Amino acid sequence: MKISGRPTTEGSRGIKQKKEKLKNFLKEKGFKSTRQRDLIASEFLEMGEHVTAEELYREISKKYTDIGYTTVYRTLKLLNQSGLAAERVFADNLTRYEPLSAEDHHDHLICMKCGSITEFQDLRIERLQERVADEFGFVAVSHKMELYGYCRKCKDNA
Amino acid sequence: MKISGRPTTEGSRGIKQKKEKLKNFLKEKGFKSTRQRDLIASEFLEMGEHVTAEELYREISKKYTDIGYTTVYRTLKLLNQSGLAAERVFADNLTRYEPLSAEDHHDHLICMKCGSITEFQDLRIERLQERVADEFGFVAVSHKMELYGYCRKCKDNA
DNA sequence: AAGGAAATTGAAATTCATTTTCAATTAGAC
DNA sequence: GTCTAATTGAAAATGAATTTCAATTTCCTT
Ligand SMILES: [Mn+2]
Ligand SMILES: [Mn+2]
Ligand SMILES: [Zn+2]
Ligand SMILES: [Zn+2]
Repeated sequence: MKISGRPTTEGSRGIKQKKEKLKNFLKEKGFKSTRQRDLIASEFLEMGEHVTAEELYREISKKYTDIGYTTVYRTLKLLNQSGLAAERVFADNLTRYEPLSAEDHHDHLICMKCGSITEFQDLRIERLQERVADEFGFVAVSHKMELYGYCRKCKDNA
Repeated sequence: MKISGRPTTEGSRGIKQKKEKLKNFLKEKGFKSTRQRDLIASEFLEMGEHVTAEELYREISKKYTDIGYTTVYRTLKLLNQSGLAAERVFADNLTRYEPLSAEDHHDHLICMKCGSITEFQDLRIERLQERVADEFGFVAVSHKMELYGYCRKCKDNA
């Protein structure tokens, strides 16, 4: 097991690379690069993890009053399609997005009191999952694994 | 790993026991036993696995035209509270219910083509999950693990 | 066996995130 | 610059989940 030591805000190097990747994706697909998409992608990549469209929209609205909710929503879908963002739905049934690099896969520990989200990666579990699938003749494409409970802070003063 | 060899329809013995348990639960909580709750519980326990409120309602409507959707919905919530049903939300974001015995825990393989759901139980994975939680000082209360992909039937003629 | 308080029911209305619609605007190829 | 197709943002639509409310039913008390 390994902590996904991801920095809360990515270095601006990583962001630039990713915005480049987005541009390529758009061009490939015959989509257009727009001021809105650029600003939304920047804000998203800077904000970091597990944000809802609504949260990202509110943040962006502070700086740019002319960007609509719908465009934020649609841009997150695009970021997801391009592989730059992962879509996650936890127990509260809200769709959240987080920046994602090509290789990086991880799962989540979710605190039922404070809502904090911790990421982890465990290769042994991943291997066992693959074996379970095999035994059923099942070809696994993706999985979802979330542990719900109380984080270090919350379990004490619960 | 072990297949959860659960029969599609429970023996009527198990159903009677469970309906007894529901009655006790209702009495404990100061709730009332009604014709509707009784019929909905029976139908649910007979139908078996992973049904939505809508599906269960449609089935019940065939026999009893006077039972409303709302009551089905509310009764499923009650069955969940009483521990007789588990609430599940898979990738399609619909809330499903399945009969559940106290001890029985399992996770799911979900076919992205035909929608079939296979149940499995893997103690090695469960133990590793507990270890992951421990390493983060996290107290795990429950978890969700779903493998998405293609079942034996679908992977071939995909 | 009534009586009556409290819970339940079912239809309809509401909520709320998400998704679609559409007329006006914009990007970018030529 | 011109033109076409894509994009935008406000508003409307969607759809499952939940709440409301008046009528009905349960079941505890007499
Ligand atoms: Mn994450
Ligand atoms: Mn199941
Ligand atoms: Zn916490
Ligand atoms: Zn299948």
